[in-house]
Amino acid sequence: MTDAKMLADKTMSENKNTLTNAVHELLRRAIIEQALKPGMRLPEDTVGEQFGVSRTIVRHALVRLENEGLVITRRNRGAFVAEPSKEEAQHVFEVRRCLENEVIRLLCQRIPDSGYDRLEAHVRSEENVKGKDGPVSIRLAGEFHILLAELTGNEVLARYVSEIVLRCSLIMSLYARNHSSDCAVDEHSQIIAAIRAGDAERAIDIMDHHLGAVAGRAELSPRPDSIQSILSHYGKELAH
Amino acid sequence: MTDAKMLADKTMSENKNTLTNAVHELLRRAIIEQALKPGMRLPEDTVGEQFGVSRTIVRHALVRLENEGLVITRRNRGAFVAEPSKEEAQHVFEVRRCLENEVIRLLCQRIPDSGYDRLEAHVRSEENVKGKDGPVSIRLAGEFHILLAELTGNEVLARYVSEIVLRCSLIMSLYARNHSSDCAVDEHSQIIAAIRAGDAERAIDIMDHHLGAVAGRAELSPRPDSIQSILSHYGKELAH
DNA sequence: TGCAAGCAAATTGTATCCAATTGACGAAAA
DNA sequence: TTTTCGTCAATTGGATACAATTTGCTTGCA
Repeated sequence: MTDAKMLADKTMSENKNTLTNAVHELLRRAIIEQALKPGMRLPEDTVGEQFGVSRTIVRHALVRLENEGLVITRRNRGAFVAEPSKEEAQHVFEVRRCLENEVIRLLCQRIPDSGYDRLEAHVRSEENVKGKDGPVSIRLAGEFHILLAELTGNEVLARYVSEIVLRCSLIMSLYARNHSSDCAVDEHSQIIAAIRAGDAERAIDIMDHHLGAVAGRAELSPRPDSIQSILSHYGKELAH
Repeated sequence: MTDAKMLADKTMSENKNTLTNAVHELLRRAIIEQALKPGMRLPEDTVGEQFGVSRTIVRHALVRLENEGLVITRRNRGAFVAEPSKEEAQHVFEVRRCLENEVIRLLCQRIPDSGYDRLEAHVRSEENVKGKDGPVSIRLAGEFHILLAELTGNEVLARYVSEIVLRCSLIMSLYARNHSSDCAVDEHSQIIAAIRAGDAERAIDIMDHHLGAVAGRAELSPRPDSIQSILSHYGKELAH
């Protein structure tokens, strides 16, 4: 109730559609940070009364989340947190690599003055939570890539990268063994260095390797601790 | 009224959310085919009573269209058919080239058996309307690229390409001088040939050139006959 | 005549209400 | 015991009603 209203007030100035946006944002974060686990149901009125808004609002937010691939809806059945199949996961990673390579290519051509500062600041904040395994680090890792995309100045590209990175975060939470990959933070620094050197070739190589490693971790079997997501996988078959 | 209901029945079997989907599809086509011109207002209840559905449905459809970049909404002001600026247009084309190059790369690796048949059938249908300048040819030209993306089997990629091609269609309708570009159809054939030869390098070159030509036509000044879109550009500044 | 304040019309933002569909449970028959 | 059919609860699909905000116009005043 107050949650949504407060976030609404905060985002009101910079955005619009306050309540819908607020719920949308709230749900998205909850999904990425695994508060809402893949396969979990999202009944409209439950979510609505949780946030103190009407179903109408939740409904709109769910429509958006479905467009973003973070939830799926089944007719007259409701919305669920998406459980990307391994095939879909691979597709997502394929597109991600394609888009991020373009990001790198563009950044090597031109990067705003404040770019390096912002990137390095972000890496520092990543290092601060390096020890802790968990949702925060996975979110920050994603935001690094989103920041890269935003620095290109191409808003369309940035929006797609943002979307696809979020989907990757969801996928990682399903399949990856450990998100707290110290190497990832290190690789982020390497990427910055390569861009700074203007060496597009090498930067893309690093990014490819970086994403490959990320995708590689996702190639493994589902995480041992997310029993329910495994069960819901089977359940998806049983319950039609 | 009957329009939406009929299309709803048609798409009901293969999709879900019948009415919303129907209105969404209807509006999208109307925009691409320039029945609804850029800058035009889309009041919820007007559209709703036109199709015989309630504002709720229209609203959902508009939310989706906004996500797709085909309409923009301003708080308490309503929805408008998007009028991409030239800068945004360039961004869109940039992303499009990136994605379509990936499509080509994938198709050169693997293409389903029925692929060539479907592509050639499409080119034939393009040739059928070659003479006529107008919305149909612009739509078909876009659908060729969407078909290419679908043949990759990567649904995520196909969805993004589809979205971006539609935006390009809108952009072309705003800026391009003549859509009936005989060369385009010819280049489509060349692309098929290059893929068939498995020559990824050459196929990408052709595609690059093809998209470059498309983007080039869009680089020109707004079409002379779309006075209102020019005025609305200025109006965008005047009306706050 | 020009500007400002205020009022009215229109349109969106949100909530609530009714109908339709689905899934589950249970009972009855094979 | 198993399978099938029917009823019921739960949840979404869609429409309508109400509130809030914006816009444009009118009116009054300098």
